[in-house]
Amino acid sequence: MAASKPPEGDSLVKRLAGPSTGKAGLAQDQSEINRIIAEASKGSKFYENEKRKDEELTARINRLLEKRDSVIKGADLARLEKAADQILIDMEQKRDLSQIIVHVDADAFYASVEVMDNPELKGKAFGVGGGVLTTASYEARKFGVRSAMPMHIAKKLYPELIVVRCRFSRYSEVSKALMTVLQRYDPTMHPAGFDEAYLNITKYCRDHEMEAEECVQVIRDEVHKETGLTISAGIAPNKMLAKICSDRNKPNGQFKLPFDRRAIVSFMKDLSVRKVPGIGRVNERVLEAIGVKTCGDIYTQRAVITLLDHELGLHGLLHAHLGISSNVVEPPIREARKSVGVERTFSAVGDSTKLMEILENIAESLEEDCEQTGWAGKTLTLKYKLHTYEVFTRARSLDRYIRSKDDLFSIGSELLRKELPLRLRLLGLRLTQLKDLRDKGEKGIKRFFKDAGDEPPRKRNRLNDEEDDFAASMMEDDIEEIPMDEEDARLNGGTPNASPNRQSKKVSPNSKGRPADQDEETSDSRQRLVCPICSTSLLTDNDGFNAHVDYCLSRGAIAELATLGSQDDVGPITSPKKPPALSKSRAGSNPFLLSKKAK
DNA sequence: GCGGATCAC
DNA sequence: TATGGTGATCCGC
Repeated sequence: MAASKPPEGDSLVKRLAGPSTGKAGLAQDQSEINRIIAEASKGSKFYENEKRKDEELTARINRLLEKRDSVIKGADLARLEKAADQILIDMEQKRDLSQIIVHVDADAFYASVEVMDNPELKGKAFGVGGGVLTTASYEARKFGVRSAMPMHIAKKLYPELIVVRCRFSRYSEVSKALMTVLQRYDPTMHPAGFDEAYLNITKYCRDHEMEAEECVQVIRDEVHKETGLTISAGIAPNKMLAKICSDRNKPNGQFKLPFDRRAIVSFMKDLSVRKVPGIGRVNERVLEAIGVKTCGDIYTQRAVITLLDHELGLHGLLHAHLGISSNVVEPPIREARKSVGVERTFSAVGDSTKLMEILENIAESLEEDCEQTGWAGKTLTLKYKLHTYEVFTRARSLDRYIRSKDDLFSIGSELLRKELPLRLRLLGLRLTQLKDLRDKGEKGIKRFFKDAGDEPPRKRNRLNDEEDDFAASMMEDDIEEIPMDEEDARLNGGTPNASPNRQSKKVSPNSKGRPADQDEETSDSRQRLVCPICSTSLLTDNDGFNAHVDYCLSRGAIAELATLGSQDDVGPITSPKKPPALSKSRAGSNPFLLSKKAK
């Protein structure tokens, strides 16, 4: 596999003619799209940086393989497999299939909202965003336009592309309406960003004598009726599986995984490890190097993974293979916040005075955020990105909590001053070691009792030895507000909802549990298509196909360029100063998480 | 505690 | 025409 590069289908200069036409046409168009993206990226500093990172990763993988070869000598593989099998047995015994977890995901959320507010956009190829697209309508995706794509490349792919500016406050409104509906089915529902949420509908189904699928259908109908959104949903015994399942019949569909151990393991078997939350592009490559592309491969390679436990995280992978993760759904907890920061990108600046001005503005923004959210911090971290895209951070811990612009700027500028001169394209400040300014004295106590009265949200059943879910998600202005007290009101000064991007995060598992994805192996009303980039045969619907191609394009274009390795002129990028000692050999900066090993 | 790296959305 | 912003975690030092 890894049919890395088909003979470069240059011959297929089909142009992106009628994307709207059949799939066959689509495939060839995608090859051309890939070429266009590669062409537009080549020679840019961004590309050079991507190439550098790719080479570093390759070196890291080679070191890992060397270690494997070295350590595998004299190893008793049969014994290692047995040990892994025992761990699997233990994990299996703790598997909990008693909870009905649902992950709902709005389809092309921003684009859907824009269409609702402006019906003229319906059926049109348009993107949402500014210099970089945040979302692309389904029609635009057919031209290769996708989220996170720079505008200038999107325009090359489709010059007539309609661009709509982001309206976060509007998305926030619709998101709130969505969450309000979902909360009726699970008061402890956990929003995961503007357009996603986890629910535990076990109780609701029991109280209303409903089947899970029936219940979810009702939820989806109700959401559509009340918000105009179409959502997709996954139903499974834990969060990882539910998330994977919600993607299965997207858009506007739902999928329930059998609550059966064997069915689940079977489901995971052909699932790409990339679908497992927490396994990104880097770890995907690392795993592929040791022969693990699917969750089923994890079992096959369990001996080697055991040998490389430290680098790969045996437990997390074994959980993925079994399809086991946390099934605890709890609302976000304010106290869980760990940092607050502001960063800004700008066209390269080398003038120190100018940089200081930018930093001052950032300090001001951060002060505003601190006031609005009610946090102060003890450690300030400066982040800067050179015009070459290399990123660095410099931190300083204090003996007091700060949040005023003056403090932020005086300390931040001190950190920056020591690095100058620099030519930068981004500056940022972040506070950590936070103190909750709203949680003073009795107020905190009162809140505690208030919650206790409701019913202990804790579910504490099931297994996960790692319990994740800390819910970092803030969206405090959008979801379930903690009652404000006088101080809050003062701090907020009536500001509605400032900065855009205020979503927060979520689910992020910690170490272990993650879902996996499936790949198109199931049959249904799907079609069999061949991805023009990776040549994989896919049995999926149009959306699944697009998603797959999106992925191949995003990685493929850059990877291809890196391979072709055309050293370009690049020119004199003189950066005032090379940053501090950088990357040493960065040995195995370890991929996975893996908490303790409970072996 | 600090800095780098990875990940999610 | 020049590839985002916010937040979290893990690891090695």
